[in-house]
Amino acid sequence: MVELSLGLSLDNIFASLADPTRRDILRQVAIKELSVSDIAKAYNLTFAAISKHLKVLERAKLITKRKEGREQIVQLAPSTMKDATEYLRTYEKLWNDRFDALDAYLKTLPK
Amino acid sequence: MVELSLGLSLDNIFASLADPTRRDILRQVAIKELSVSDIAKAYNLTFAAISKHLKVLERAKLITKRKEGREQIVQLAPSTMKDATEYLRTYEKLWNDRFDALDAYLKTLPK
DNA sequence: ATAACATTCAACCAAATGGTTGAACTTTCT
DNA sequence: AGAAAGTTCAACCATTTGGTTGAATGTTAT
Repeated sequence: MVELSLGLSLDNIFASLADPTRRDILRQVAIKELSVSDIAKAYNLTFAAISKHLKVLERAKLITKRKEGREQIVQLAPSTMKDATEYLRTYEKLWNDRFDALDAYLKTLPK
Repeated sequence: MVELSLGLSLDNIFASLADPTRRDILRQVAIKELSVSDIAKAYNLTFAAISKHLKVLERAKLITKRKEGREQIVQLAPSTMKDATEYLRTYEKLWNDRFDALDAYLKTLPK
């Protein structure tokens, strides 16, 4: 388990993002805070299944929950996703170098 | 399984990135092409385990292999990682909006 | 031909994942 | 107080994952 500064782990972040339901939940709460049942309504899954998905997202610190009366309100934790982007960005230069090399090579080929 | 344009799936890409060994393999081959045994030497794992990791990366189209004599040379497939970055970038605006909102709120607080 | 090297395949195992159902708990409404 | 709403917990199940070992395959060197 590779850990980042604040106890964040890329393992957990990417594992969370590997599931389409969870990506979609993130998309939803990125637009607007929602209660657990708001979220559950949108999917053909049991309440418990959604609850589990949220726990995965919470462990990865991609969302936070706060209690409001009998409801749990889910909201995006934007800083964590930034870490994932930053990780990928680190490699961008290398990818771009590869593309440039390919490009240069192609130019050496006979027309 | 959510599919992107070229048969790429974010499911597979992110699942691949969720493992530290695989992230490290990507890091290595991003710098320089390596044979399977070059890679295996760097980890305290059996050859077969590495072979499996490579199959996961191949399925996600993050690497490609080509045969050279009795060796398999592993090389980065940069375009796929770009898709993952692009996905995360899509949400960046939303995250930034959240940060801006928080920032504005903090300014309303008494000093 | 035979040995050595590079890699994969098959069978197995333990742990994790994504789902279910049903009971339990807390908060609100009447 | 009792019912309903919102959510979680526990137990279970099937599948996937990350690892192992040992045999099998293809390639190169002697």
